[in-house]
Amino acid sequence: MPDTANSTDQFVRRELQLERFLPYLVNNLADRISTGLSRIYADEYGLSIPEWRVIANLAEHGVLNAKRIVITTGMEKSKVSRAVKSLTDRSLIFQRRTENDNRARDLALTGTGEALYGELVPRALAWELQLLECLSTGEYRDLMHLLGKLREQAGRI
Amino acid sequence: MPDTANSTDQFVRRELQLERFLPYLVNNLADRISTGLSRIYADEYGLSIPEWRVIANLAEHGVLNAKRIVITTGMEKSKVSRAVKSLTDRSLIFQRRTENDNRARDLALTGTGEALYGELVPRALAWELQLLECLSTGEYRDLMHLLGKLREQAGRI
DNA sequence: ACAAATTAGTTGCATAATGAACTATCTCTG
DNA sequence: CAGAGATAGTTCATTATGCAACTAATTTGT
Repeated sequence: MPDTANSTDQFVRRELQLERFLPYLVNNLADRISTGLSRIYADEYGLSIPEWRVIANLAEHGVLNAKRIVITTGMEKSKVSRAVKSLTDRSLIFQRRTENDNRARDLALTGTGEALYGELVPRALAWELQLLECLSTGEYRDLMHLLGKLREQAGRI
Repeated sequence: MPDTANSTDQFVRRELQLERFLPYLVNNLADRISTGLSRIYADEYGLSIPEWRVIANLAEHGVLNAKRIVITTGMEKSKVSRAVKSLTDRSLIFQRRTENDNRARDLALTGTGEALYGELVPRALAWELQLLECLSTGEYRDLMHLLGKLREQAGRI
């Protein structure tokens, strides 16, 4: 319960400063980051954010169905559905029957998909590193910690 | 230059973990925050994010023209233009001639706009405070500091 | 002073995001 | 085992976005 946020001492401030308003700051940062990173995966590889996320999840966790991707990423299921369709059409992932359930399908990267992922990862990490260059090791640790806490709290509200 | 990011010791990691990938984390958090806050300004007041931002800027800085809002918020000028049109149509802001420049127009909140803002602010701040409840005063200070640094760096890249 | 370049803001268009409604399959309960 | 409800995934209709092209007004350089 920070008293320095938009509050003074123990009294909540009645004014709002956009430059100190967390939702604004986080949104703004997310925007800049998306725009920057999209120069890699969108411009050079023709991937949308949802597509990239589906690929990253499959690369990281192996075989998954769409529902699981929805749960772990928090994306809309329609978003995932479209991404899956598009990636399948481009043969970056493939689908196969799930045992005991004909509604769902198992998804996995194809060879091409894995190759693309293998190309993309170092570039994405390099970009992230460039961004993180402005932080010390300690600051980075703090950041991860804070983001984790906020994410959890935002999920609760 | 943190060595704990997606790197180990001084060597950059070759794998990517989405859960530790800053762009993913920030985007995800921004998403959750937007969704939560929009329950206030969208559902209850019928405002879009751009509209809300225009209002907040005018409330904070008084008379502004669209260009200035574009600069200070980093929004697309078409986004601002549309928000301004919609807010004018709803009589939440008004436009008047700018002295010495017939291209631009000065924008300001109407009484209704100010009233709406006055209603909205306490609720927005209350929501922010709920989110910040998970942080100590020190953590909040750190967060603001880190977000500032990252924002600047993201602008450079 | 006047053509060229800038600037403020708008609009058109193609693409993307969103949420609700829908299909098909599966599970649970009596 | 039938029917109600839940679940996986798709699609439709509406709205939002981003970019570039455009208008109109202003500034600059010569």
